[in-house]
Amino acid sequence: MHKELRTRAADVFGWDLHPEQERVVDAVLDGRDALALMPTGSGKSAIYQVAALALDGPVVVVSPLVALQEDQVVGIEDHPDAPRAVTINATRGSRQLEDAWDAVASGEARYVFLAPEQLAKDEVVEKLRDAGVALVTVDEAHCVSSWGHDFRPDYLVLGEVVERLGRPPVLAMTATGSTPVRTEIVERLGMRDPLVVATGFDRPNLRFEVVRHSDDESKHEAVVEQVAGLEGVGIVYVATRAETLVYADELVESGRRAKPYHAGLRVRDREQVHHEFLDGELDVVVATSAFGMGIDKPDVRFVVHADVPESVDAYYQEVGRAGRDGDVGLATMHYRAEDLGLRRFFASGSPRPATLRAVFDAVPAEGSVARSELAERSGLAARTAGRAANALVDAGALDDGEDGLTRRPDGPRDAEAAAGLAKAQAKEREEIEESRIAMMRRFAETSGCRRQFLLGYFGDELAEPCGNCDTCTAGTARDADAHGADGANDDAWPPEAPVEHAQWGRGTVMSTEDDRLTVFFESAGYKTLGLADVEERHLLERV
DNA sequence: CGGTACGGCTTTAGAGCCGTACCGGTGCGCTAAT
Repeated sequence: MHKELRTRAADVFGWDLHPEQERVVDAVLDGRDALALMPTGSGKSAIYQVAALALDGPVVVVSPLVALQEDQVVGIEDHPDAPRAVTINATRGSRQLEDAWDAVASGEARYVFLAPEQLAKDEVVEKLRDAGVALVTVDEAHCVSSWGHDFRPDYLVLGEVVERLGRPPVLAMTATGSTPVRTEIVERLGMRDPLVVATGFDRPNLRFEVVRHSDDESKHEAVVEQVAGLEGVGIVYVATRAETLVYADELVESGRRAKPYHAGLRVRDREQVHHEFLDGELDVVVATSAFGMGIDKPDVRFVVHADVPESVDAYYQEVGRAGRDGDVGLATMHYRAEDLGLRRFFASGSPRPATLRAVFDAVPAEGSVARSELAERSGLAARTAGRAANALVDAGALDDGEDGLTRRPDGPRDAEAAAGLAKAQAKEREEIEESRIAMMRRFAETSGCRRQFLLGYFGDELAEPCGNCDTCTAGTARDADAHGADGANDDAWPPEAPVEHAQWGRGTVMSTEDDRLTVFFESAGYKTLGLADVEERHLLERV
C-alpha cells in the first residue's frame, strides 16, 4: 500500500492496517477481485473504507441487513474527515432517498450501502452505473450461498448486476470460509481469479464440548441445568421459535435473567432484547438463528446449542460470538442425532415439478417476461414463482436478462423437460446440503480433537490436539490422533489440494484424519475416502 | 425427518392405541388498514 494512502487512512480513520488487510486493498486498487475470509471484529470493514479513499468513484457495499448498513454508516460518520456514506433502503423516506442519490451523483457520497433487493431494481442499477461505481463490496458474502437459493433470491443476481455496473472489481468478505461456501461465492458473483486472503480461523480461548443425549427430555433438562449454573452472559441457540419461549421461561424460573429472541417477535421487542443484552441487563438470550449478524458483544462467556445447527459453518459462526474479548468462552452443544432431521427438512424443499412447469409455461417462446409479472402469469404466489424461476435459470432452462426471463435457444422446448432439468440440478444441491449435514454429524460424533476437526473443515491445520476441548480432556483425541499424525501419506494429500475423482469430478482435500481422507467435491459434496483405498486403487488424482 | 395434535377405533363406555395431517428458519420491500 502506498505511503500516501497509509497516511490518509491514519489521518481519516486513525487506522494502521494489518499486512493482510493491505494486500486486499492493493488488489482491489489494482482492479483485481478479492475474497477476504476473516473473523468478525478483525477489521473487514476497514478494507473497503480505506480503499475508497484512493478510488475514483463510489464504493457500493451490499449488506444483508438494514440494521448492519446503518451501523456501518454511523461508524463512518464517527470520523469527521471520512467521505460521506448513504444507505438506500425502504425505510428511507422519499426526500432522504432523493438527497442520497444526489450525493451519489455529485460524487460527494463515496459509500453506498444497500441490500441485494435494491440492486434487483433497474433504476437503482442505472443510477449507480451513471455514478461510475469503482468497487462492489459484498459483505457477509456467505449469504450468497446460504440465502440465495430460496430465501433471498436476489443474492443470486448480484453477479449479473456487477456486469451491468461496468464490471468494477468485486470484493467479497465473510467470516465463513469453508470450501463449498468459498466456491459458491466466487462462482455466483462471477469473480475472476480473485486474490483469496484467509486469516486464522482458530480461536484458542474457546472451549468446545459436545454432550450427547438419547432422548429429548433429558437433553432439555441438561441444557437448563447447565445454563442455570454458568457464570456470566451467554446465548442459547435452539432450532424453533417455540423452543425459545419454553427455555427462556425455564431459565427465568431457575433464576437467570433470560429472554427469547426470534424473527416472529415485534421489531420493538427484538430491539429491546438486543439492547438489554448489549447493556448487560440480561444474562441469557434464547434464540433461533435470527440472533446473529450484527451482535457484537465482547464479553459473551458461553454459547450453548440446545439443538444441532444446520452446518459446521453455521455452528462456527454462532460459537464465534463467545469470547471476543479474548477471555474464556465456552461452546457446548447438546446433541441428539434425531435433531438433524429438522435440518434435513430445511435443507430440502426444492420447487415442485408442477410449479416449475407453470413458471416455464409463463415464459413465452418468443420475447421475455418480467419477474414482476411472473406470479400473475403462472397463477402462483410471488415467492413460489420467484424460487422456481431461480431454479430454472440455475438449471439452464431459462435466461435471466435485463428485460426479464427468456427461454434459451438451446434450452428445453417443453415444460416437462425444463422441470426435469431443474429437478436434477436441485437434487445435486440437496446432495451437497446433505453432505454438509453429515459433516455436522461427524463433528458431533467424533472422538478426535474438536478443534482439529473444525480447523480442518476450514482448510487449516492444527498439528497437535488442542487440549481445550472435551475429547482432549477425556483423552480420546490423542488416541484418535496417534494413527494419522505421523502417517507418511499425509503429505501426499495436503489440505486445499485440488484433486479429481473418476465419478465425483473435481474436488478439494479438506483433511486427513486417522486412515481417512475427507474431500469436498463441487458436484457431490463432502466424501470420506479410505486412505489405503485412495493409494492402492488410485481413486484420486492431483490436478 | 421427527414431534405433536387430533380424530377414530376398540375382543367398547374410559382409556389407550393407531394412523394421518400438519408443522418447523433466516429478511428484504411493499401494501393496506389503522
